[in-house]
Formats: sequence, C-alpha cells, structure tokens
Amino acid sequence: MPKEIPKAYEPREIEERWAKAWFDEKLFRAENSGDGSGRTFSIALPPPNVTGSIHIGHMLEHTQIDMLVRWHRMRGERTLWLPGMDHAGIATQFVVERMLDKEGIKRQDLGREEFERRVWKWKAESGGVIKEQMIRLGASCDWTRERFTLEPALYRAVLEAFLRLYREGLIYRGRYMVNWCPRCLTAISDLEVVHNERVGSLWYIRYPVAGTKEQVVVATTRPETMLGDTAVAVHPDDERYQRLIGKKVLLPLANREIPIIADTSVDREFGTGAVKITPAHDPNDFETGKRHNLPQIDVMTDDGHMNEAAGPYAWLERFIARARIIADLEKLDLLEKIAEHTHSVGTCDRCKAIVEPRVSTQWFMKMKPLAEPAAQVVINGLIEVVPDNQRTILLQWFENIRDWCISRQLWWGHRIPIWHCAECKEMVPALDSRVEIVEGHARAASPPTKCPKCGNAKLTQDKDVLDTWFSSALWPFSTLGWPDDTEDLRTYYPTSLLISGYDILFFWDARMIMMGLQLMQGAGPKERIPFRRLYLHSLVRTAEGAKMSKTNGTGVDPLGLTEKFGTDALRYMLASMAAPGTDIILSEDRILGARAFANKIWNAARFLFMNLEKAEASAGITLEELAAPEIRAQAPYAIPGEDGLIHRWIFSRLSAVSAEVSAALQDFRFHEACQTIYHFFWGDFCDWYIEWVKPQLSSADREVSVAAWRNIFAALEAALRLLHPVMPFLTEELWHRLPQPEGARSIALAKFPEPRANWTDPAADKQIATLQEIITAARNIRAEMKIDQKRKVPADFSSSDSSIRNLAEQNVEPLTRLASLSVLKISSSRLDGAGAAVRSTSQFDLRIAYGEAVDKDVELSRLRKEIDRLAKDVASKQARLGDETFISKAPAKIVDDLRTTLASREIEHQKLLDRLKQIE
RNA sequence: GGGCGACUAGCUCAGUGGUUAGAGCGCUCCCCUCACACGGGAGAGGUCCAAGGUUCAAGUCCUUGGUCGCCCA
Repeated sequence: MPKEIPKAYEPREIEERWAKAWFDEKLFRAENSGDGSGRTFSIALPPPNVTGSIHIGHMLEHTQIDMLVRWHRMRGERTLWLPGMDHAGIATQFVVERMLDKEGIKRQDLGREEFERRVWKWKAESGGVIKEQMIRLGASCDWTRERFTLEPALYRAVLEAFLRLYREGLIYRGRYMVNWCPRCLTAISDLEVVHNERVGSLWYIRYPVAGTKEQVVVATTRPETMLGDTAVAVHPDDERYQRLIGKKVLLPLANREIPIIADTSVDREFGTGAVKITPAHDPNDFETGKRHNLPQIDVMTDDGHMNEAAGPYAWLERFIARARIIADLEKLDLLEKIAEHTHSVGTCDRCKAIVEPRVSTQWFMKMKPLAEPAAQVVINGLIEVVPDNQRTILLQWFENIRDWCISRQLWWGHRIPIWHCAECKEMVPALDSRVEIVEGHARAASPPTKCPKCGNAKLTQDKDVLDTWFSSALWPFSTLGWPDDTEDLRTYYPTSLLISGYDILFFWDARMIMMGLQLMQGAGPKERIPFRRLYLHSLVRTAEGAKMSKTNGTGVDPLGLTEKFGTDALRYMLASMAAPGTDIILSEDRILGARAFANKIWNAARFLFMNLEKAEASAGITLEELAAPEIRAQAPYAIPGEDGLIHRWIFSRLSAVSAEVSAALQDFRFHEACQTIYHFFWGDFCDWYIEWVKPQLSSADREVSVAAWRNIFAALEAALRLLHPVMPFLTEELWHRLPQPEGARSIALAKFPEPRANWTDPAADKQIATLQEIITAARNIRAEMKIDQKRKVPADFSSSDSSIRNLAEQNVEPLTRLASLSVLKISSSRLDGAGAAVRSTSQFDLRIAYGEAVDKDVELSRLRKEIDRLAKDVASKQARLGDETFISKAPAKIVDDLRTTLASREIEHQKLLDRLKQIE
C-alpha cells in the first residue's frame, strides 16, 4: 500500500475499477464439465424485467445469491450463475405506451409492427441499464451466457413447450370467464389481480315480478351489470321465495323478462337472499348460468364502456353508466335502499385499473395434471423449500389450483403459434418449433400452409401473445439450450438452487416446477425438477414498514445508496438483516454501521501496511518475506522465547469461525454469517489480536517480529477470504496488495477458509478468555474509580490456582499494557481490600490501590446489586440440584455443568460478601 | 371465510427445551493514546403480549385470548 492511503475507506473508485475488471476478464465464466464430473453449483437469476432499473429488493436478492455463488465458487465447485432478463409483456408495453402518450400517439396509430420496433428500441436502452447496474453491484454472473426471453433460442423453447402442451391437450382455447383489464385491454391471470378491501355500496333494486304486483329485491355491488342479467336466483329451500321459483321478473331499464331460478349456490344470508345472475360478468354467475343454460349477455366494450347491448346506456363509461342507472332506478322508484358495504375489489396488478370479470375467448392451460406431480416433489423433499412455512403455502396453492389464462391481447411477447382457417375456423398449429429471424427478431418459421380439415390456404395466425410467465416458467432449462440436449443442460440441470422473493412464489417458482416436470427429459422427477432447493427471501420495506413500490415513489435506488455508503457496506447491511422469514425495514443507521465496518477493515489493513513500511526501513523486512503464499501456508509461526499463545488463539478462532460461517451459509442464515464475521474481525482480530501483538511487530528481535508479522498477514489474508462473499470489492482490493501466486487473478477464485484440525486449540481459547477477563476487570475498576486514562496504576493479582498464576505471570506484558497498569504483582495470598478497589471472579482477584480512596457509596451499591443477583442465582441452582426428579431425569451433562457453575457462583458470592463486610 | 406470520432492551431485530436471554444503532461516563472519532475503553437498560398447560427444565413446545401484518378465497 502506498503512503497516501486514505484514512477513511473510499469505495467508489475501487468498486468501479474491480466491477469493470471482473466483467472484462469474464472472470465468472463457467466451464462445462463435458463428462459431468466434479461438483457443480448452478443458479438461474430470477430475471429482472426490462422496464425499469434495479431496486433495493433486487439488490437484497442479488446480494444473497452472490454470497452463495461466491462461496460455492471459492469451495472449488463448478459454479454458474446465469443472468438475463424477461420481456415483461404487459409492464413493458405499458411503459412504452405511456411514452407514446406524451407524443400524443396511440399504439394503434403505429400499427403492430412499428409498435414492436419501438419497444425493441426501448428494451435496448433499459435492458442495458440493468446489466450495467448488476455489474456495478458486483453480481458475479456469467455474462457470456446472458439470455433474454424474446431472443430466438428462447422463443424456440416457448414454441416447443406450447406445441407439446397443445398436442397433449393441456392447452385449450375457449370462451370462459377471465379477468379483463379495460386499461391494458387484455385478459390477465388470477394472480395478476390484486384484491383490496374497499368500502363501497350495496344497492337494493326492485325487480317487478311479471304479471303480478309483487317485487323481488336483489342486492348488487355492480348495478351497471344488471343490463346483462339473464335470471334472478334464490336458494331452493328459502321459504321466502319458494312460491316465485319458475316465475319471471321484468328486468328494469332493459325491459326484458328473465326467469327466477333456484340454485343451491345462493347465499341466503347475503342481501335479500335473492341475487341477480349475470353470466357474462361474474365468475359465480358464469357457473350458475352454465348449470341452468342461461344466455350470456356481454354489456361492455373492451375499454370499459357499455356496449350496444346496454341500450340507452351504450357507450357510457362503466362508472358513469352506473351512476346514471342508479338515478334512473330512483326515478322509477325501483331502488329500495343503499347500504354501506365493505367488499373486495380486484385491480390490475400493473396499472391499478379496476378489473372487469368478463366472458372472453382465451387460451388456457390445464393446471391440475401439472400441479399434482409438482406437489409430489415438494412433499417428498426432492425440492427443499426454505423457510418451511412457505412450503405449506406452496402446497396449498397446488391443491387449490385453477386453470391458467395464458393468452394476452398485447403486441409485445411470444405470439401464439396457432393459425385459424378462414373457412372452417379450424385451429392449426405451427408445424414445428423452429424460428426464423426477421428484421433481427425471431418468429415462428414453420406456419401451416393449408387447413388440414378443409384444405383452405387462407390461414391467419392467432393475434394473441403468451403471458410472460409462460416463458419465465421455462427459464431454468430454456436458458441452458433446451429443447436441444446441450452440454450446458447436462452439466447444470437441475439447477442447485432458486432464490426468489416470496411474492413471486406462485407466479414463477411454482410454475417452473410444473413446467420442468412436464417438459424435461430424464428418468424421473429427480432429474426433471428445475432446482433442488428453493429459498424464499424477505422483502425490503420502507422505514414506515410499507412495501416499496415504484408507482408510489417509495422505491429506493440502490445505486444512490451505493454512491453514498459503498456497495460492500450496502451488501453487508442487507445480508446482516436477511434472517429467513422476516421482512427487512431499511434504515440508514444500519447502513452507517456497515460502512463503519468496511472502514474498520480498511484501517486494520492500512495499519499493517504502514507499519510494515517502517519495518522495511529499519530492519529490512519485506512484504514478500512475510506474506508470500507459501509463507502464509505454514502459519501459525512460533514466537521465539514465548509460547505464542495469542497467535495460536487467533488461528483457533479462524478455524472455528470458518466452520460457523459455512454452516450459516449452507442454511441461508446470512445474518448469522455476517454477525460471526463481524465479531471475529472487529472483536477478535482488531480489538484483541492486533492490540496484543503490536509490540512484537516492532520488536528489535528480528526473529520475533518476522514470526509475528507472518502470523498476522496469514490471519488477515484468511479473514479477507472469509469476508469476500459479502464484501467482494474491499476484499479484492486488499487481497491484491498482498503477494499472490503467479497468475492469481482474483480472491474470488481463491479457496474459502475451512476449519483446520491443527489450528483448533481449546486450551488457547480458554487461556485467552481468562486473560481477557483480567484485563476487562482492571479496566472496569479504572473506569469506576475515574482514573485518568493516561495514568498507569499498580495492581495486585491473586489466584489460588497455580496454572492461573502462571498464565498471568507469562502474560504480564500484555496484561499491564492493555489495562494500563504500572505493575502487576502476582501472589496466592488473599488480598486486603481496604481502601482499594477489587474485582473477583471464581478464578482470581484483582486489586487496584494507588493511594486514593474508592468512592464508598458507589462501591457499596455496586456490590449490593451484584450480591443480590448472585444470591438469587445460587439459590435457584441449589434448589434445582436439590430436586431429585431433576437429578434423575435430566441428562448427566446438564447436572454436572450445573454443579460446576454453582460451585464457582458460590465462590464469587462469598468473595463479594467478604468484601462487603470489609467496606462497611 | 381459510391459511401464514409477528409480538424479546428506547429503536430495528437475532435467539437450535438446558449456565447469568444476545447484536447493531441509540443512551450514560471517560479518552482527539502515533490504523481507524466511520475510532478506543467502561457501563446502564429486558416480569421475552396475556392466561392456562406439557416437562426435571419453557423466550423456545401445546391450547386459548389480545394486538398488528401478510397471503389465498
């Protein structure tokens, strides 16, 4: 490190430089095994859509994925993270239409082809942004394998999937109830409808019974649909209405006669118990209509206006028509009452327009036959779902699944490969799934030439496109080359893991499982599943706890935060909050803490490099000699003339921490991995280890300093590797400032630290813990007695245990230095506490007496509090040990441990009581 | 209506039936000690939502209730 190392870590330049280098060098390109040998780890990026830019939720997701990907890669596995984007049909079309709006252009003015050209143009700009951002944020994907759902190869996969499912009868076309968005002018699936509770009205309308003076009152939340009513239904057992069943009512305003029918699906408690039946505009009524052969009268247009079937209300916007109808009914005295009514209103997930349930001719996919095997692989554990409660939710969805409306009346997407015969209306599929490139974009290359039924050659392709999630569902294998039997597919499929937000569990994860099982080749479900593990991560919420959304302007731009705090800090913050199953509330304080951590790492390294310069100048010690890879490999080094306790300890810690971090990552406990690393680096490495060995580093004895330096560099380098998955930039930068093997390109390709038997040293762990207690006790006295920081004071140390006395004896130098003592006198005799401050543990007593009296009141209150606490503790432990059921039933280890603890508590308690007597 | 989750320190959250329930931030006191004030040192702060139950042992398991949130219908 050069002399002008900044005092505070300045991440920007370093991050930009490494992000570019990693990308340019194709550092994360995954090679094929060819023969399938070696361990592989593969993961498909949940494709961000091309409409926008990366938001903080993506960053959380990518941080977690990247941590695991880097960790697996560092463990020597053949690792692939395959990135890409989906075309986000409805969202992208929505965005481009909005842009056209500003120019006063409608897509219909441009025509389908020109509109598509505009969208491609927009995609080129926007898609590029996301890629740049991902690179900048350090995502270690294999960009050489980047995919896009509308590119020719993936188009072909979509055609192949569609044609197969169509031939197998799993895809069908028909006129059914769908959710219609009158703003987007397309059908949407059940999942794309967002239900919200709203306070609305329930209108009670009188329907005169034909040929009588009677009236039937029906209640409705959507009065405008009454123009499409084709019946009134009551429950067959409802005594109020039994005599009316079979009669007719005169539908007001429309002046049509419609029957009163009996149907058991009617809820007698709702409204008056008589309900209007509108088969073309309500899912339940649609079913009722089928049962009773009722006509379906569609009274609306695509864009939410009334149509000619609405008679005098034709061409009015639906809510204006509603108001008009209410007013007219009132005039006719047919409005009985209006009640306040809370009900669920469906809105379009994308544009928020109120969705209109409506009969429409669409394409559907049968779900039951696909859901059953999908549920099976989750039940039998072939796919492991984490957290476990999401598994239940997923299974329930499979259980209650309904057919999926897969057609969209959009211009942006995969056009359905079916042709309609102008003559006989026969549907003719494309001959095969080949695609051809026209004007740079893919389309089906094998249209049928004539109708197989009537021989007519006038065939036109279906105008609809497929739901984007149809192609997304193929993502884990379409991106690897399916339907061809590719080397990529053989090497990386099934993928190892899928990480996604729980908000797209049904949209994407569930459908991938179904499509993988249905379409992939392979002996059994084990070979066909798209991923072996599924981890659902939490969502990032605003400081107020609300779900972030771009439309509400509550989305947070991670690039902005990155500029401010550094990518590594942001990554660390997100990962440290990412406990499975808990949403993350964004807080600037947490990011500040993470930035401080990055700064701490930077400064620890800075300290070492700066001091090394001094050592180079005075003793001619070189970095190469201290930190070359082959030198590091042999750590820890013994320190001449002492036992090297602190060095043995830091490597023992390293070993333990390596195991803990790996175990945490294996189970998606990102927060624990972070906390473990944080505590190790800041606490163990900086606060204790560096402070402890400072004198050795500048020792006049060259052998001592060289050994100490070698250890500290070896420990630092291992710590960097440990930190790398979560803080890739900072660790890469520092790692390259240490000597590395010839041709070593990146810490990302170095080995992740593993626990080592020859590093594990329980004795050192225990001894350092004791020494830390001594130092802390001394510091505590100093603080309590308000001893000036710079003043060194004498202390007496006493222990009845000779091994403890020896330990203190051998470590007098660090003890006195770290506790600012002038001298430490060690003995086995009891210490007289009069006029001094004393701290005791069961193992030792420490006394500081330097002439000034302790504040008696402060000391007394501290003692009494402590004694009180210990007395309670001792009493409860004695009680438990006196309980024979406990002794006989509890495991021996628990009992033994309790005895040991009680013994030392009793000693502490007694010592404090003695001390209290002395003072009083 | 069905399901899921949360409730633990001032705040945001960890916590695998078993010593004295932890972290970060905030707070109090002392220190600009030659890596770091994005720092060092020492502290204070919790009847773990409530009530029952299971158990030798419950923040942790079970039941009921409360408050809040989410998903599905």
